[in-house]
Amino acid sequence: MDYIGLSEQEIIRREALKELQTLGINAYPAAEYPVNIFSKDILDRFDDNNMPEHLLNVCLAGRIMTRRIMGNASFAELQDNKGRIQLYFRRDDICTGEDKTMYNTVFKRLLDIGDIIGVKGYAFRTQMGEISVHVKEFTVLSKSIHPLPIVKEKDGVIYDAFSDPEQRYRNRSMDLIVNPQVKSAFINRTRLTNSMRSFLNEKGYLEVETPILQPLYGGAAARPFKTHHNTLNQTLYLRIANELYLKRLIVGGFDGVYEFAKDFRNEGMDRFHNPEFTQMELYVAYKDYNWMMNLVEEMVERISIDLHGDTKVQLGEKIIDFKRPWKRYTMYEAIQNFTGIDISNLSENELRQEARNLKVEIDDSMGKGKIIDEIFGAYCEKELIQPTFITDYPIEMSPLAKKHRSVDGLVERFEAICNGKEICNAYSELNDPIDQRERFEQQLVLAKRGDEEAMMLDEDFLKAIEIGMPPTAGLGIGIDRLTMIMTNSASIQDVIFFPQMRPEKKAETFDESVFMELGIEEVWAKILFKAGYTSVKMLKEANPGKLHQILCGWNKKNKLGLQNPTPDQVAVWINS
RNA sequence: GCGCUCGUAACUCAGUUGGUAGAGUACGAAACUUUUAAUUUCGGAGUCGUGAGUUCGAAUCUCACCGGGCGCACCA
Repeated sequence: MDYIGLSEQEIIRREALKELQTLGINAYPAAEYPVNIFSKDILDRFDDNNMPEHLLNVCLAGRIMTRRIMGNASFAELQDNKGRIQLYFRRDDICTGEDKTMYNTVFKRLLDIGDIIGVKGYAFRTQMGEISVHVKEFTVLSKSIHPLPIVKEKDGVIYDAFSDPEQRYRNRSMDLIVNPQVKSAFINRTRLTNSMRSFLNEKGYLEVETPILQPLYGGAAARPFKTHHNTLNQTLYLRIANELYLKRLIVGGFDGVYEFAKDFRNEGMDRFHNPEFTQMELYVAYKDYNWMMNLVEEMVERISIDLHGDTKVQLGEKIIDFKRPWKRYTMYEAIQNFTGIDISNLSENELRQEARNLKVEIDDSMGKGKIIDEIFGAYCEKELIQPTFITDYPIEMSPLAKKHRSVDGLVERFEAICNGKEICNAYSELNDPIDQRERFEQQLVLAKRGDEEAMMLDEDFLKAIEIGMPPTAGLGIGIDRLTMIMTNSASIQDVIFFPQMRPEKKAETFDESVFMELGIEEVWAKILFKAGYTSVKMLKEANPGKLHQILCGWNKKNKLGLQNPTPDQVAVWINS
């Protein structure tokens, strides 16, 4: 076995693995292990007065998380899918005959924190009062040769938590093992989508799947990821939204469709943005945006109750209350409320002046809608902590939304803002094909001016709504954002299992083959690299005597047990 | 992309005006048959992110680079 580059603890564990093998123990057995209970079930069902029969013969499996060895008796904590339970091992129970190897050697010396074992025994309560399993027999199910971070806890206080975000995100498996609150946030993410899904299914809407690889990207304003299909010899984009496909299904006669969609946007990353993220989009025929607002309130309130049993959710220092009805502002009302300025009757020039007075950064390319949006973003959005609907947006920013039924220049659109961030976006969908074509054409003008996020004209989509799309309400709700709020998470990385990270750069291009080409054995070539000789040039300049010493030192220090090279040999390498 | 900040043992962290790299846990050896952050004794463990520079001497000061976090910009 090649131990170069391993830490002391990793070497010790590999040695333990070898020793298990020489004892005839397969550390990675193939057979099913007949688990009949989880840790939590034992703790829940334990009854001192009336012990359930099945707790007298339990079989469970999991990971060893702590060990307290006291001579011929030991305690360990076993962590399984549902929690932890203390195990009690006694030498003479594990080893009923004369041979005490299973306890003295296998359990005490060759097992480690992190190993996965199965145990059979019975539930009991210790003198200290802790419900435990008295182990009669254990089986090694998987030897861990990589040490886990050690997290200790007493009276609810966590000591030495594994907390470095970089390590946690790069090594999520480890994070999930040692940080139970991380696991619980992800369980809540799934409970959230389950709750939303059953809400929508109960209403009779159909969950569907639409293309992720799209020849034209649309449905939102964002820069896409671009890829290529070889057989078709065609550019394809990863979707930035699925809106245009779901609407085609509405045209096709499905009156309610939804999709939990992974979308991809090639833009900045921060604690609210990951390049791939999840949106739930829903389209319901014959409804409008007022109806959709009611649905969003009802759905999110229900999710909160399903997850927390309450409409109130703790988020950092704040309490968010999802109880219906939520506050509703038109965008103009919101701006008036937070700036004191009524912009509803201003001309573009007057608006521009007000924006300057408010010190909102604007430039000449911005139209009226964009300026209003900038003012809203600067003065209103971050103030909206409790869930709030903002309605009636300027038409320029919303090429897929229907014109407002009574106010010129606006569309029937709303967003829900919560904790200063958008959590959903919805419209009365534009179903007038002539209007829709004109709006796309306006987008093309923007694109020609260099707006990278202007929408493309999607002829197939237009053809579909030309057939006739019923009046429809549409919704996109950010699942990651909503999960952050519902799980009290400060970063999107805490609700996505494997957030995007920059690749770790290797320390150097580790390639010992250049030394092997000089006739140096592979092991020694690797050691040369580890010792800092990373090029043939460095090797050529080395002092043969010193290098010989270094290599022999490595061998001894790391207990590699290799035959040391002779000084002559080393000199030959250097001079070859 | 910009600004601030961080990177030391497997994990969490100290490390003073620049002077032989430390602690707790973990790991190894020993004791201990109901402990629970077990305890007691002893021991080993490090490319101080990487590379240059200043210096007799750098974990420490300077610069560049790599990676992370936070903020800004971008992302309606």
